[in-house]
Amino acid sequence: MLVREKAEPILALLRARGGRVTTSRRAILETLLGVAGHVTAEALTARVQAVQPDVHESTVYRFLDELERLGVVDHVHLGHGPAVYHLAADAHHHLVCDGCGAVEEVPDEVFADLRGRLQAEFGFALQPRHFAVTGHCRACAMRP
Amino acid sequence: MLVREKAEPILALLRARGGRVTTSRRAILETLLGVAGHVTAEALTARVQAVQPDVHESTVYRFLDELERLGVVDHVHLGHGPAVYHLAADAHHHLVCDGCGAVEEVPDEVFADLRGRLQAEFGFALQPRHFAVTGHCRACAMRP
DNA sequence: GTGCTTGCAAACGTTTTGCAGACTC
DNA sequence: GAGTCTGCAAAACGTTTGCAAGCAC
Repeated sequence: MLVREKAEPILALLRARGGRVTTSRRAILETLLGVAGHVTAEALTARVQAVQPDVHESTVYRFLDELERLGVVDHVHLGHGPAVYHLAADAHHHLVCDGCGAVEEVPDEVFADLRGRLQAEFGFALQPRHFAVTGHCRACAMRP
Repeated sequence: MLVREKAEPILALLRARGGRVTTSRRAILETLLGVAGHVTAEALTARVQAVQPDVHESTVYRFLDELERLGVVDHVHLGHGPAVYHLAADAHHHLVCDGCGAVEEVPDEVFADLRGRLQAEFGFALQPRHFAVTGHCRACAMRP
């Protein structure tokens, strides 16, 4: 299984930092690697519990935190609901529609000019983390 | 007082929409108009209560909601804490430092290119509302 | 008088925490 | 064996809601 292979180097990194590899953690990580795009902590917990019913939501939160510290995942606030988590390697930004809540992913490259400008004018290093851009999608812009 | 003058047209708009003008609402609005920049609902409540101790936080939330519907204020999520409210007329964006939490305001104009590009490529109409940009400020970028 | 608005208290949804036992290394 | 991680329950946080009384119009 591809997911299992992808998990190994991450678990190795975790161990190298003094962390422990448990069955819960393995299940959480492999589930996360198998998810395309975003998941909320709640949705991820549900998926993990389909395999290991005793894994608690707080364990998922704690391990996602750890994975974030390791630089493996990021979490993003898309709006008023729960945060979503995604692999850090999959760097992208989010267009969130104020009208219908639709989320569109856009490549990091779209923000290259803005990044350069913020760096030059404000000394600010733009990071893909936590970044959500709101506005109105094509459909919602039509109905005023 | 300047604040009282600025409040009148807003209260008139409120009345025109079928809303009622109460002492609580007047106090909340005048306090908000007297605040430069952002306030959290909690901070605004505290300031209002300095004048009218019986105004409850839930009343502040409800009225801020109403003001938002009237287009007078916007609220922005800067990070993990509470949302901040500001006058809609004062349109700007926020650079939030992931390291130290510092917030810098930048004029809307900085995002003009991005706006054009998102419109052209994605049909997405960028709005200043809810918009927070994270990264690292000059100081935090130095210490790696 | 109609019906919007209020204070209060209690609930909400998401996330964090304190604990004692279980587990990895 | 030392120290990390777990499930559980309970708290924390910011915000919303249901209610009966109060007030603006």
